[in-house]
Amino acid sequence: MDILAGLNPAQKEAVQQVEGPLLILAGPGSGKTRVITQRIAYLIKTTGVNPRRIMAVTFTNKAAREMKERLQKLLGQVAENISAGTFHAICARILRQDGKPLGIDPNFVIYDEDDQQSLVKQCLQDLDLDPRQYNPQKIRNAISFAKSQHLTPSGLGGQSSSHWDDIICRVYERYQEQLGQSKAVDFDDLLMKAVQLFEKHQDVLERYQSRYLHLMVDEFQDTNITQYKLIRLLGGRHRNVCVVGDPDQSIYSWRFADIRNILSFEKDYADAKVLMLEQNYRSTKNILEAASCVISINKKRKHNNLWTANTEGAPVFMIKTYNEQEEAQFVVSEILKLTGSDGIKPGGCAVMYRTNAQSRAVEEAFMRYGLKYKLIGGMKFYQRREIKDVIAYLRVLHNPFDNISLSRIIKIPGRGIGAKTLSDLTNWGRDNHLSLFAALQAVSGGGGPGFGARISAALSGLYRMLNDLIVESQQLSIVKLIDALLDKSGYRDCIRGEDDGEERWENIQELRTVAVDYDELPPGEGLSPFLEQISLVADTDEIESREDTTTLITLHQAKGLEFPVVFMVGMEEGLLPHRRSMEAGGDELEEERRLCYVGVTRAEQQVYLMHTARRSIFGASSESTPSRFLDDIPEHLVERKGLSGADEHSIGRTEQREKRWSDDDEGNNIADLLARKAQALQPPKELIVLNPGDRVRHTKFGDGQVIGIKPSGNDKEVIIAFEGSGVKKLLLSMAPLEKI
DNA sequence: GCAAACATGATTTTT
DNA sequence: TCATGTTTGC
Repeated sequence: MDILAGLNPAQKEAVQQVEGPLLILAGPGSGKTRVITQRIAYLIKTTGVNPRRIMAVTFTNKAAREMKERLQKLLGQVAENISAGTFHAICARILRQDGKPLGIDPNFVIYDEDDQQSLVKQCLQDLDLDPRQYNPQKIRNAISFAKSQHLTPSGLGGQSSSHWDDIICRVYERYQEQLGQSKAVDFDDLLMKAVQLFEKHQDVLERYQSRYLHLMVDEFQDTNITQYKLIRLLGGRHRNVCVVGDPDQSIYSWRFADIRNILSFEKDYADAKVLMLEQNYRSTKNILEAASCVISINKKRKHNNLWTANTEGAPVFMIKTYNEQEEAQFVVSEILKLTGSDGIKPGGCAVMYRTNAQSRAVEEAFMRYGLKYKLIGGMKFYQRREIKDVIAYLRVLHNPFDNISLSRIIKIPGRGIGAKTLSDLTNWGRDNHLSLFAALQAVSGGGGPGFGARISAALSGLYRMLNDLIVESQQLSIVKLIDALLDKSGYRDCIRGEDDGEERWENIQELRTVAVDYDELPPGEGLSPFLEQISLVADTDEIESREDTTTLITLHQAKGLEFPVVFMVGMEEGLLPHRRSMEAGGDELEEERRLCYVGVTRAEQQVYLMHTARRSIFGASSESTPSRFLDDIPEHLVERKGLSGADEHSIGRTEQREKRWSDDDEGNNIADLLARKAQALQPPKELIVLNPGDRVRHTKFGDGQVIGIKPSGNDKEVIIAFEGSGVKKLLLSMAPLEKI
C-alpha cells in the first residue's frame, strides 16, 4: 500500500488510526504535515470516505494552501471536495450560508484589528468614556479575550467584579450593537458566532455534524476555548476527531491560545488514542539535544523522548560580539564563509530574533555587503494606509451600513469634512437610529442636524458620488470599479501628490492586480469574494524561496519552517526571555523558553546562538547579559567562536573597547563614537558576493570567470580565470573586482 | 479644517 | 530611536 510507504511505525499508526478520537503529539521535524496529508489520503483511498465528508482545519492560509497542494498531488481532482481551510475561513463560509437565524446578513464585512480599534474608540465616545483613562487597545484586547473564551457581554457581566470589568462589559455590549448595525463581524466573531449558531440552532448543527465524518485539526496547541468548542460541536456526532499538536511549541498564549485544550481533549474523549511522533528527521543530534536540554527545564510539560537517526553534526555555536552591529556583521561574514565552503546557499540561512526592531542592524549589515535578504513580516500589505483606504471604499460600496469604513473615507481625500462634522453627523445618526450612510443621505435630501451650506454641499457631493459608485459596482468588474472610485473620489490625485505618493500608488496598482483574478465573474458578483479574500487571506508575501536570499524572521513567524543554518541573534536577558515576560514570570517565562526551543529546532545542520556585550534599546546603549537559556545547553555540545574565529581575539577586542568606553573623557568618547560610526557606515565596497561561474572585471587583469571560492580566515579567496592574464588567486576583500 | 509641533510609549501578531 | 497619536496655532 503506497500510502504507507516510507512512514515509520508511529506515523503509520497515526495514519491508520481512523476510528474515534485521536491525539497526535508531534515533535518538531517529526513529519507531522506528512502524516496529516497521508492520513486524509488514506481515509479516502483505503477507507473509502467521501472527500466531502472530511474537514481539515489549520491556523494559517499558508498551511491550508500547502495542505491542499499536497492533497491535490496525492489524490488529484477529488481533493478539491475536502473542506480544508483556516478556522476563520471555514467559519466565514458557515456564517454566510447559515448565519441568518442569528441575524447575520450574508453580505457581512469582516473587521480586522484596526477596524476593531476604531470601533472601540467610537464606542468610548458614545459612552462618554475618556480614552486616556480607558486605553482603547486594552479594551479591544479584553473584548477579544472574552470572545476567545466564548463569553458574551452578559456572560462577562456575570463574572465582573471590578470597575474595569464593568467598563469592559459596557463597551463590549455597545461594540456588539455597533457591529450589528454595520453588518459586520470581527475576526473573533467569526469563531464565536459559529459556535453560537451551533449551540442555538440544533437543526443547523445536526446538518454539519452528520456531514462531517472526519475532522482534523493542525497546530492544536494554538486553539483557544472557542475554537475548541467549535471542534467539539462539529465532531460531536461521529467523534472521529483527530488533533495534532506540540505543547512545547505553544507560543501564542498571548493570543489566548490555551494549552489546556490538550488536557480537555483527553478528558472529553476518554477513549481518545494518544500517539507520539518522536523521531526527528530535521536536525543533527547536537542541535536536537541542545533544544531538548533547553525545553526540559519547563515544569508544566508533558515528557517526551525526541530522538534522531541523523548524524551528530557540527557543534552548537555560541557567539559573543560587542554590539548588535558586530553581531550582524558576524552573521554576514559567516554566511559568506559557509557559502564558499560547505555547499550552503544564503537562501538556506535564516536570521531569527525576538523583536522586529532587531532586524534593523541585520538589514544594515546585509545591505552594506550587498547580500540579498527577505524580511518576513514588517509592514503588511493590507495594513498599509492607502490599501485600507481603497478597501474601505469598496466595502462601503458593497455594504453601505459599514460605518467604520465610511468614517474612514469620509475624511480622505480632504473634502472640507473634518472631525467635528463627522462626529456631529455620527451623533445625529445615532440619535435618529440611522446608519452613517443614511444620515449622509438625509443631509443630502435637506435634512440632518442643520449643517452650514458649505458643509452640506460637501456631504451631498460625497453622497452622490458614493451612490453613483454603488450603481457602477453592479455593472463594472472590480478592476474597473477600483479605477472609477479612484477617479471620482479624487483619491488618485490626493495620494500621488503626497511625499511617498508614487510608492503608495504602486501599492494600489498591486491591489488592482489582485482584483484581476475576479474579473471573469459577472459584474456585481466579484466584489463579495474579493473582499472576503482580502479580509481572510492577508498574506501576499509569496513563499518564493530563492537560493541567494537569506530570510530575516521573528521567532514566532519561524514556527513551522526549517533551514539548514539558523542564526538566533539577541540571546540576551530582556530580549529572550523578553523583559515583559520576565516581569510577568511563571507561565510567560516558560513560553519564552518554548520560543527559544522553536528557534533552535528550526535548524537542520548548524545553529548559531548569538549575544552581545552591549545593545542599544530605544536609542540608548546598555550592557547585556547572556540569556539564561544558553546556560542550559551542556558544554560538550557547544563551540564558542569569536568574530574572527579566535576567542581570545574577540575578547581582547571587546575588552579594549570596554576600556576605551569606560575610562574615557568626553572628547575621546566622541572620537571613538565617530570612528565606530565611520567603520560601520563605510563598508569595504569591493566585498561583493561571487559564485563560481560569475563573470568579473579586474582593473588590471581585465575580464574573467570565477572558477572557485574558498574561505580564508574572515575573507574569501577567489580563483579567477582571466581572459589573457590566466588563472589568478585573489583575496576577495582586496582585489579591485566588479561583477559583470 | 489642517499642518506642524509635541508627547508618548514601544514583544510576539496565525486570522 | 522612531512611529503614532494628540494638541496647538493659523
